[in-house]
Parts: sequence; C-alpha cells; structure tokens
Amino acid sequence: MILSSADFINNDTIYLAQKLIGKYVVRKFANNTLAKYLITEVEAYHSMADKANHARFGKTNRTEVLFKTGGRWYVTLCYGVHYLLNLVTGEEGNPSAVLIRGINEVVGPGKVTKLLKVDRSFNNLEATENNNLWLEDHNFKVQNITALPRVGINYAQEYKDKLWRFKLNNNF
DNA sequence: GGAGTGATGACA
DNA sequence: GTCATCACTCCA
Repeated sequence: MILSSADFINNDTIYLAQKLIGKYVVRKFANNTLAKYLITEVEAYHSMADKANHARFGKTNRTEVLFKTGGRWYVTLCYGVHYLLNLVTGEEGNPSAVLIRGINEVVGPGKVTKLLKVDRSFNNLEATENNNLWLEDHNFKVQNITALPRVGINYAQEYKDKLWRFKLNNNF
C-alpha cells in the first residue's frame, strides 16, 4: 500500500515518527529499477520550540519547506559532505519533520542518502511515485521500538535529552 | 581521536 | 561582506 501525503499531515510528530518505523521507503532509480528499504531508525524534529529543529530561527529560504504541509522531502547538506533525508510532517505553518537515519542494515543518515542516491534535487518534492521516492506500508510487524536521545544536538539545551529518536528493535 | 567540507544564519 | 556553527563519516 502506497502512503500518500495525507498520511503525514499530523501535528503529533512523535507519533508519526514511531509510525514510520517498519514502513518502506521506495526509490526508483534512473534505470527504472526499484529498491525498497525498511525504515529502522528515525528522529523527530518537532515544532519551532525544539531547539534542534532547523526551523528554530523561523522561516528562511532553507527551512521554508518545513513550514509546508506534510508529505514532502526536506533534504539538506550537512557539514558540506552528507545529505540528510527528512520527511516533512504536520500542517501548514507547523515546522516539523522526521529524519530518516537508518534503513535495513544501513544506519547513519549520510549513508541512507548515499544508498538511495538522494541529493538536494529532492528537496521540496512530494513523496509520490512521480518523484521517484515514496513510502509504502507492507504490514511489517514491528515487535519493539526503542526510544533514544537524538544524535549530534548537544547545543539544543533542554531538548537534547528528549527521547525523540526511535529505533526498530526486531530480531532479524 | 581528528579532519574535511560547504550551506546557513548572525552580525556589521 | 566576514565569522562561527553544524541533525556526519571516514581514516587513523
């Protein structure tokens, strides 16, 4: 079952992040081959109050897409080297997103985009088949989800210890 | 443990 | 315009 934008328009980012665990991200490459990857690790970036959220400074050219309605991709270059793939969630004006950190056995946001061959051209695109990158639900049975603190956000003060990183804990 | 890398926002 | 900062990965 293909998930549509409407499935990601929900202001409860934490809830959506957990729901994304066990779903599949599907990539259609230039040569028309399909690749499906199980989402195993995500982080939630929730609202402007979240000091780890890129949108914490307000709306700018970079973060504009975060303020739009859910179901889009937010791709950003980090440290000049790695692309990070986020799914925008929430309603218009509520800057929230879920960072996809791990798929199948590949864990690490930079590795995810490398494997998926995702770059900034996907930024602001909707997660649909037409854009060659979308999400599907194949009724994967999630046994257990572990909540962890997020990574690399020591500057986020009281938000750095929030357990907004979720990891699939199934025994493969 | 440490460097590389470049977009971004803050400030002048 | 400059400057510091950063949601990471790789190679020691």
